[in-house]
Amino acid sequence: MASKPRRPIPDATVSRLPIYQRVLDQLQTQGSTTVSSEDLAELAGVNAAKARKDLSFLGSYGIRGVGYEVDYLLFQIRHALGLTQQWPVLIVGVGNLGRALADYAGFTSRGFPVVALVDDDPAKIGTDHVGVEIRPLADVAALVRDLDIAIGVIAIPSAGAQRVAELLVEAGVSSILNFAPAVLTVPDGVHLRQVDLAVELQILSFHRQRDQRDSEVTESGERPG
Amino acid sequence: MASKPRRPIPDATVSRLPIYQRVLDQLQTQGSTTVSSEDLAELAGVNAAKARKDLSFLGSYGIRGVGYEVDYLLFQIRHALGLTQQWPVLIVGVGNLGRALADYAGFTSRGFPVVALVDDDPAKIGTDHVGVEIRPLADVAALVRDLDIAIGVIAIPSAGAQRVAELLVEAGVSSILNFAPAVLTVPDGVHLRQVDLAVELQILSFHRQRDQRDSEVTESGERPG
DNA sequence: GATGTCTTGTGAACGGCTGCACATGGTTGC
DNA sequence: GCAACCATGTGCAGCCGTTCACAAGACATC
Repeated sequence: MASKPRRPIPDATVSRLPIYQRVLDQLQTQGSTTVSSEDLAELAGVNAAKARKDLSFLGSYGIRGVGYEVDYLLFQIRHALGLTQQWPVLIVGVGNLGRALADYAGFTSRGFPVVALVDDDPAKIGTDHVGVEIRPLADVAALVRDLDIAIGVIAIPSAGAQRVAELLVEAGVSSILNFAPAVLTVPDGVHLRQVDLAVELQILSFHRQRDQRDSEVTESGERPG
Repeated sequence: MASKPRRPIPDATVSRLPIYQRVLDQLQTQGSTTVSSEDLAELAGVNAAKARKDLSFLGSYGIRGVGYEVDYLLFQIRHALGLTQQWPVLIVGVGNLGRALADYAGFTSRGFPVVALVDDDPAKIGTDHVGVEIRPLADVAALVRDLDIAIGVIAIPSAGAQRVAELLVEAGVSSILNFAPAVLTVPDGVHLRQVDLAVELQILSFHRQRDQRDSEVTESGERPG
C-alpha cells in the first residue's frame, strides 16, 4: 500500500487550486495538451514559483523540460479537491440571493448540484424554482437524509442564521457555506465558511480612502525633515 | 499639524475591521456603552490579543482597566475604513446575482447605495429595478461621471468580464468588485477584489473529502511502525 | 550516446501574522 | 492619598506563506 498522505496541503494552496482548475479547464477546451508553470501562473494571476510549489504538494506530476500534461494535472487537482464525485447542495432561504445561487450555473458545472431548496415563507412553499420544489424548514432533516446532502448554504438574514446552522448540523450536514453577515458557532468537525458581500466593499472603501488621503497630503505639501 | 499616518494598517487587520464594526453596531443597538477586547473578540470570533492588536493600529482608543467606548470605537473604525461618507455603487449585469446584490440591504445600510444598474440585454433596458432604471452598457461613462460612482460591481458571466472591467476603468472607476469567475487584469492604481462563489464550495469539498479519507484510513487500520 | 537546452521541484531566506505574556497606566474603594 | 485590581497596548518568539535561485532531470539534436 502506497502512503497516500504526503505532506499536508497548506490552506493557501487549497484556496488556489480551484483557480488552477478553472484555468486548466479553459486550456483543455482550447485543445492544449501541456502547459508550463509560467503560462499557468500567468493565467491564474500568480507567481510561477508559487504555482510550481502549489502543484508540488499534490505530487510530482510535471515533466522537467516540458511542463504539465493538462488532462492529468486537471484530474489530480480534481482528485485533491474531492471533485471526482458530486456533492449535492441544499440552499436555505429562497430570497434574491438564494435564487441567484440556485440558478448559478457555476455550481452544477463544478460538481455541486443544487438539489433542495428550503424556506420558511408559507407563500413560497410548494412552488418550484428551476425544477426544485421549495420545502419548509422542518423538512431539512428528511431532505438531508434522502438526498444525501453534503453541503448546506445559508442565504437568509442574520437573525435566523445561527438557528439554521444548528438545524443543519443536527440534520447531519458537516459543511456549511454562510452568506448571512453574522459570526456563527458550530461544533468541532463541522466546516464553516463565511462569505460577507459587504465586507468586500468595505475593504475596497478602505483602500480608496487611503489613496485619497495620501494624495491630499502630497498635494498640500508634506512638511520635510 | 499632527502626523496622521501612524504605522500602516496590515491587510489582515483591514479585513477584520468590518467584522468588529458589525459587532459594535449590534452592541450599540443593544445599548452597550463599553466593551472589553475579550467580549468583542468573542463576538467577532477571534482571539482577544488579536482584537487588541488590530484596534491598536487605529490608535490608542481603549481605556486600560475599562475597555473600549462603543460609540467612539465605532466612529474610529468607520473613519479608518472611509465609511464616514457614502460610496455610490454601479452594478454591471442585472441577472439573478446582480438583482440579489441590488436588493441586498446590507449594501445601502453600510454606506454603499446602489445608484446605477447597467445591462446589455435590450429587453431589460429602460425597466426599473428597486427604483433604479436599467441603462445600456454604453452609458457607463456618463453614469460614473454624473452619479460620482466610486465602485463598480461586475455581475456578468466570465466571457465579458475583462471587457467590462476595462470599460469601468476607462470611465474612471478605480475600485472594482468582480463576481465573474475569471482572473481580471487592471492597471496599477485600480483596486480589484474577487469573489468566486464556487471556489468556496470547492474548499469545503476539499476538507470534507480529506476527513473522509482520513477516517477510511483509520478504519482500515493504518499499518504501524 | 554525448551535449545543450528547457522546465520542474525544492532548499533557504525573508517578511508578515498570530498569540503569549507582561509591563503600563487608569479606576475603584477605603 | 494609597493599595488592589483590571484591561489595554506591545515586545517577542514561533509559524506560515512567498519568492529567489539553483540543482535535478527530461528531451532534442547531432
